[in-house]
Formats: sequence, structure tokens, C-alpha cells
Amino acid sequence: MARQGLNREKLIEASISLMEEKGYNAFSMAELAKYVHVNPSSLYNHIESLDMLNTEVGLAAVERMVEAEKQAIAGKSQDEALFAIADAYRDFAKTHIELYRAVMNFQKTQNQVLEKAAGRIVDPILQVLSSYGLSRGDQMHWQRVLRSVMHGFIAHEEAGGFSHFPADRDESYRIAIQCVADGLCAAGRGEK
Amino acid sequence: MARQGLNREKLIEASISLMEEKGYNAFSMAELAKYVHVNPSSLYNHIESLDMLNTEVGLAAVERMVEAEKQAIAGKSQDEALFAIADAYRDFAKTHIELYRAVMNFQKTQNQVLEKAAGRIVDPILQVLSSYGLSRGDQMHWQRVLRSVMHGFIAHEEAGGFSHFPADRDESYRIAIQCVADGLCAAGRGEK
DNA sequence: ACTAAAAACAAATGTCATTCGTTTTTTGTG
DNA sequence: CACAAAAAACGAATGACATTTGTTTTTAGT
Repeated sequence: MARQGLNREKLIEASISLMEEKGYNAFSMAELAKYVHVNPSSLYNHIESLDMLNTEVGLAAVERMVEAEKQAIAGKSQDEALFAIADAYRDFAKTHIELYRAVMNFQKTQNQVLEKAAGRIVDPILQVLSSYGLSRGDQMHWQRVLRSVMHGFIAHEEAGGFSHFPADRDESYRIAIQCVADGLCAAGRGEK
Repeated sequence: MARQGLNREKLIEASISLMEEKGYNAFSMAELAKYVHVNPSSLYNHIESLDMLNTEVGLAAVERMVEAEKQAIAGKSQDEALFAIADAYRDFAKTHIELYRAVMNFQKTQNQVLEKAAGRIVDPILQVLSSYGLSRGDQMHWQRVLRSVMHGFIAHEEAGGFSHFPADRDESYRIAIQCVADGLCAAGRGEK
């Protein structure tokens, strides 16, 4: 019954660790309580709900992913930056697959939180795209294209959807990103 | 207590209807039991588990999606077929978003089931790609590229991840598919 | 040392999925 | 038509979960 010195931040930290360790789906209030040696009901002295905890973990994961991306693209531009951010994105998802799940499972209800996260996620991508000389409108479209390719690839890869054929997945990803690179170059030259 | 004339097929059908009506997440044994006017425990006379039911619904959804795709590409080839299948894919996902979720939430554990579903999904896509004159290896890569773009786009769109900027989403999708089309043409001409 | 806030607890509620044993209904055979 | 066996329903129970409430313990500030 001795106090554990808990607070909101520590619980979020513990949630991140626990989620990485046991998996996004195995995460629960009961598991978290066990992890911090406390009764499940005691958690509510520090946090409002499981939903809120999932959101906070997702936000923290976004920060880490964005940080990794920014480091990857530092000092680079155009195709070099594009491949760097694409690789960093995939590396993060593979290394922290459970955190990546937390990001992609954001509740649609939390509109303002989602808005904030979306802004952070788009930021380094727009930075890369800015070196291609696109119109403002095209930047918006191509930002979506790149995010679609990256997430779609990782989602399939992680779900085992690419296991049917034995082709090298790294090479598939390279081809996908090169495809976007070529499209960006063409768009940058003003081709429609 | 009068019998309801239930069986495995009818329960799967009911599950599909219920899932489309109430949503993938709201689906439960309790809801299904209510829907077919039976005690929850009675369901186990016909099916093994909720997991198995989710899998069956997912498989049924794959069949419907593939059917829609095949109709869309009938008699078409190259870019026309590509855009047709891409639009059919997105249309299906938007019209039956809860079924689409069921497809994308396949359990990784069910390896043979996943294998079967994967084969079905890839089939119409390979049919489209076959008109581009790719090598067998390239077909495998580009099949992955196209699936990544389509699913990634829908996942983001459906999660509200494309709401941050007011750009037209239809146009973003068109650009994404055109990007793949251009890549396919180049690959078909033997460019590396 | 004492008071008040903070943090822990136990117990309870209302969800689930699933299992078990029992009762009811139907089916098929004599 | 009767009767036995199979099939399908049920209720009750188990153990998981999130969350609420009321109570007790611990700590911090005075």
C-alpha cells in the first residue's frame, strides 16, 4: 500500500514500455496496474480513461517518429531526402511496430488531438516535398500520396499480406518510393 | 425457446449484416445473439468462436470486393484497367467500410486462411498488371506497390488523416494512381 | 502534532466471451 | 404412432475487462 510515486507522465511512460513489450492489443488497465504494482482502480487517481491513455501513447509515438524522420532528412533534399524519410518511416514502424499501431489507431472522436498529430506528421514530409518545386496545391496532394504508399506498404507487410510471393520486400519498397520520386520530378517540371 | 433454424451460414450472413449496420467494433457475440433472437451461449452450437466468425466475415468480404474489381476491369487493359480497379477498390471500401475493416483485420495467426485470401485479392490485380508487359518479378513488386497505395490512401482517408488540408481527395487519389500508371509504363518499357 | 489533500484500496456494476450441465425440441427409426 | 437419440436451446457460472464509489492509509504542509 506504500505509494509508488505515480503521476500522469510516469503512467504514460509505463504504458509506452508495456505496449512495446507486450503488444498494443495485450495492453489493458489491468496489465498497466500490475506493471506499476498498484490496484487497477488506483490508476484513475492520475488518468481519466484507457482511451485517453491510448491517445497519449499515440501522441508520444508520433513525436518519436517525427524526430526520427527529421534526423534522417537533415541536410538532404529531393530524392535523397525522399528515400531517407521513407526508410526512416519504415524503420520506425518495424522497430516499434506496437507504437506504430498506437499511432494508426487514433480515435476518430478526438478531433482536436487528431488535428494536432496530423500537423506534426505532415511537417517533415512537406519539408522534403518543398525541394521539388511543386505548387502549394500539389504539395498537399503529393503529401497524401507519399503517406499512402508508406503506410499502405507497412500495413500489408506487418499483417503478413506480402508473404504470398517470395519477392524481396526491400526491393518492392524501393520501387514504390522511386515511383513517387519520378512522379514528383515530373510534377515539379510542371507536367500534368 | 422455439428453434430459429440457425446454422453456420446463416450466422455468418447475420454477422455480415450486423457488422455493416452497427460497425466492426460494435460487433459482438451478445449483439449477434440479440440479432438472431437467441441466447449468446446458443451460438456455440453452430460456430466455434468470435475469432472464427470474424475470419469468415473477412473472407466473405474479400469475395465481394474481388467480384467488384473483376466486373470493373472486364474488357479493359493498361491504364484504363488500372484506374478502373483502383476506383472499384476505393468505392468498395467507402461503401462497405466495416467489411473493409474486417478484411484488413485478419488475424496473423490464421496462416492458411490468410494465404487463401491473399491469393484471391492479388488475382484481379495481377490481371491488370499483365497488360503492361512486366517481368514476372516486376509483377510481384508492382502488385505490392498498387495495393500499398490503395490501402494506404483508404486507411488515411477513413481515419480522418486527410482532413488537415482542404485539398480534393478524389484528385489526390487520381494523382496517386497516375503515378503508379507512369511507373508501370516505364517498367514495361524495360527502364530501371 | 495535526489537518487536509493525495493516493491507495476493496467492493461493486455492468460489460464481454466462453464453458458446462440441463432441458426442450426435433428427427428418424421401429 | 411411439420412442430414442441427436440437435438446439437455455440458465448459471467463470474469469476477463473498464470504470465508479466509498473508505482507509499515507504524505505534505502548517
